[in-house]
Amino acid sequence: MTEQFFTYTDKFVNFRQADKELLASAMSFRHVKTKTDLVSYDKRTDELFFLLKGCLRKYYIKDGQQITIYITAENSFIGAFDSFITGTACKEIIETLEPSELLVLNKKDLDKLYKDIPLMNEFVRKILEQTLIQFQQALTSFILDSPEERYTKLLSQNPEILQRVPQHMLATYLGITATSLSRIRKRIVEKS
Amino acid sequence: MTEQFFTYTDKFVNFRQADKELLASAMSFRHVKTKTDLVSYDKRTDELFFLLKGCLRKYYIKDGQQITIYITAENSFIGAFDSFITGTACKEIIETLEPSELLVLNKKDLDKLYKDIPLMNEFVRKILEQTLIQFQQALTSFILDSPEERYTKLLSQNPEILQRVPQHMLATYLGITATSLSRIRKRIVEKS
DNA sequence: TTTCTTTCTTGTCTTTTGTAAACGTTTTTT
DNA sequence: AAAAAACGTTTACAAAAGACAAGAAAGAAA
Repeated sequence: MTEQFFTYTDKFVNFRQADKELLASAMSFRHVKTKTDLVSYDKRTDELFFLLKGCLRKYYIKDGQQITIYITAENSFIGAFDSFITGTACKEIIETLEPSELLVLNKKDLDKLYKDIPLMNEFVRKILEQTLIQFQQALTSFILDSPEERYTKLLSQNPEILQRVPQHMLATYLGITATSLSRIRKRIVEKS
Repeated sequence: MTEQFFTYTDKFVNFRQADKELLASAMSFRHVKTKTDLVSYDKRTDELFFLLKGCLRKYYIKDGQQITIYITAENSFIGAFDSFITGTACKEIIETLEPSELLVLNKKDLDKLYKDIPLMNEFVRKILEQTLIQFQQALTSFILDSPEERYTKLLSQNPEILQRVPQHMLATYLGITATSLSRIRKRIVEKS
């Protein structure tokens, strides 16, 4: 169960066995079914999640509409970082899109790990560096690319996700309406 | 000169005097005039910049057009993180918009600081956390808000920058054309 | 299976944006 | 001071996206 997690950590730093045991005992396993909220609107969250299996999305509600801003699958951390770090109530919702298996890390436990494991800061620093690069690319794509280009990029870079997530969620994730995505797809088919 | 930098670092961690001296000696001061490229297209970069004074932007070239993707002023780190971290050639350009004063940190020197200063990983981790929150907010704004809303948000959150940066650069930064921004501004004036 | 819900597509109409070019103004350079 | 470059706005037209509603298709639940 935690082997999968340490396959992930090994890409960043070489934790010693004692470190891994500390880490493993700090994280708790959680099995949740589809459509479960991991983080709720207007509440504080003190949990980070490592997704072992399944699929999650993060979304906002704007004018009564659900707008998906992030989608992720296996082997990644997710959380409402803003609320987690600053302690403020969070405006986003994180929910499962499939039955999912998670490792949950509590903020207090994380703070303890920073003290007890010397490599912990370096580990998180490296994860954040990777995450930042990804966010930078996503942000750049919004400025640089048209919705159609963003869709075709998603198609080529992450084809798997298209089978796991309903199109209307992908649409808002791309910054457009479901109607518009449907038309873009039609346009692409007609071209080929 | 470095006092200003340590006023910044103090917000994150309490470096000891010896640490600060190591840091100070690793960073070099650079004075550059307007329109100087700090990072160039298709070249690798091994430098990070802390902006003491002035204003910078990061931009891409798409279809011969300059598209600004980031603008920042005093007291922040900037760099082509992607190229800096992964060692690949970078597709963006960073240039000064005003005569600027910088502290420059080299990748090799940074790696040395990670070894010599125990708090260094924690310091960078905390900066990255803040940066990630900012990027997340920017990205969310692109998905959630209309160009007009993004402009009015920028207006209220960072009015100073409007006086320092030409409007056509702000336009692309907002993901729209200069023409469109001009129309949005007109629309806003007519409303009030 | 049958029903119910969710998802996807299509049509019409309106609004917004992009493109390209022109024009006046301001700023910078020589 | 004169010339050149950069900047901001406007116009006309084309392309794309949003809103809204209707209906088909697919999937889940009873």
